[in-house]
Amino acid sequence: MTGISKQIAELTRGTDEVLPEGGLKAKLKEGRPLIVKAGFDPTAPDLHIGHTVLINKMRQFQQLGHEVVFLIGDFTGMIGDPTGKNTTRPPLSADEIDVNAATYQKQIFKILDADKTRIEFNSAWMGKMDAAELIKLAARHTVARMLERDDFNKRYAGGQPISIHEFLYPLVQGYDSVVLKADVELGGTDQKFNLLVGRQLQQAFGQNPQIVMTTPLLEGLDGVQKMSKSLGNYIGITEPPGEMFGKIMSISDDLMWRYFEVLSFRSLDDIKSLKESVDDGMNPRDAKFELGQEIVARFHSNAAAEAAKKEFISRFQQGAMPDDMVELTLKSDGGRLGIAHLLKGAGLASSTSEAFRMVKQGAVKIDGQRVEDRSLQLESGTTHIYQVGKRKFARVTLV
RNA sequence: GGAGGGGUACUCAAGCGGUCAACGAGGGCAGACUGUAAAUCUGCUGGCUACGCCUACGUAGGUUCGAAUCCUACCCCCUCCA
Repeated sequence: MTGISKQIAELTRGTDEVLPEGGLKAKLKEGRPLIVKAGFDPTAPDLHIGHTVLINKMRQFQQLGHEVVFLIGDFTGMIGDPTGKNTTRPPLSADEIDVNAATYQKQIFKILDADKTRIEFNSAWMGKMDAAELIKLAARHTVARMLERDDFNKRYAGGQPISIHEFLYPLVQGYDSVVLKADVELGGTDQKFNLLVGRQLQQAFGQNPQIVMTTPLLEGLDGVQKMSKSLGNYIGITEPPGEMFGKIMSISDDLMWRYFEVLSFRSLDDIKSLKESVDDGMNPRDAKFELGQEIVARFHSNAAAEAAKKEFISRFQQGAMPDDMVELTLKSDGGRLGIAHLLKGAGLASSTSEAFRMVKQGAVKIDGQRVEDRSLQLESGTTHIYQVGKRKFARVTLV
């Protein structure tokens, strides 16, 4: 095992907070594998790279020989995390949870070592808890402490409603730490309060409380709002290499450095020198290439990363058509087909109205030639490459 | 249980009898400029069998030549008092 101070340097990189300060050191000094817990809500099985900031951290612990517990909050999922929101979610069925959990595992094992990862469902213990026990658990915490939490506090002060069951969420999550005897719990910064409740409950149950480590929420591709699927500013970790690479390339330069910091496995020194090169005149685009390749390689392969980069260069720097575009055949309407219908049929426009709009705005090209006439008819028996905007292509044969 | 406020397009938010497919902002898309950046400028942003037609302003009816706008009932959300 490497030296403790070195471990700490590794483990705290990219984290937002480690509480209590110095607590991690004391735990590591015990010289045993620590139980490192991270909980996941089973409602959103499609992970994006923002989630991987946390998973990367789990991986680091794992590589240092600690026991990583991937906790699926199937029971808490029934409550719905009230953090930062005011909406309740519909409960998931057992089948849905199974499917989601399986998807989760498939995805996280691109980063974590499957053999070394312990997977738990909190319904295993929460499902058995009866009302009496739940009330006992609830007695371990006070309303005043719940109201210390910023979002509860604001809602309370502002006269906004807070449902009783929302108070149970942090309690249940904290109780998970008691059951697992967690030494460390990882979570996003928005989870800080919940994680701290875990400490408090562990103490109440006579355990040495866990260390709380929070990781920042990653900004989405827009660089402003947090990455989320619903905002559409995300990179899914199951996306094809070309998509992934392209999305990395489309982020702003400032955001690139942020991504390097929390997503790259490169050392901080390495990143620093790369940044110096850019300051000295290296094209930031080339630094972005490196980031893109690293990310694609992680979720696909080195070969895929190399191919994605080449593809990117040929398509966008040299203006070439993509090699592997969608090919399809469409049926004409009595020997011909209007451009709008063709674009819609090829999936390049979501409606004929949109297709007309695209033509009007000069976004449509056939074999590289801009289409000006929105009433253009295509003859059957022809094959052309149709393009809408910069990114959507299809080779369509009309029959 | 009582009193009041409100439900408008992806979101926020105008409109309160016709000229409203619905102001404005954000977002998104497209064009120019580029490094498929960012910033900026411009345009578009319900659908269709497209110079016209259809569907849309919580739901269902009604009054009108004509309603997102008026009336009735219902559903939902929020606040305050108990």
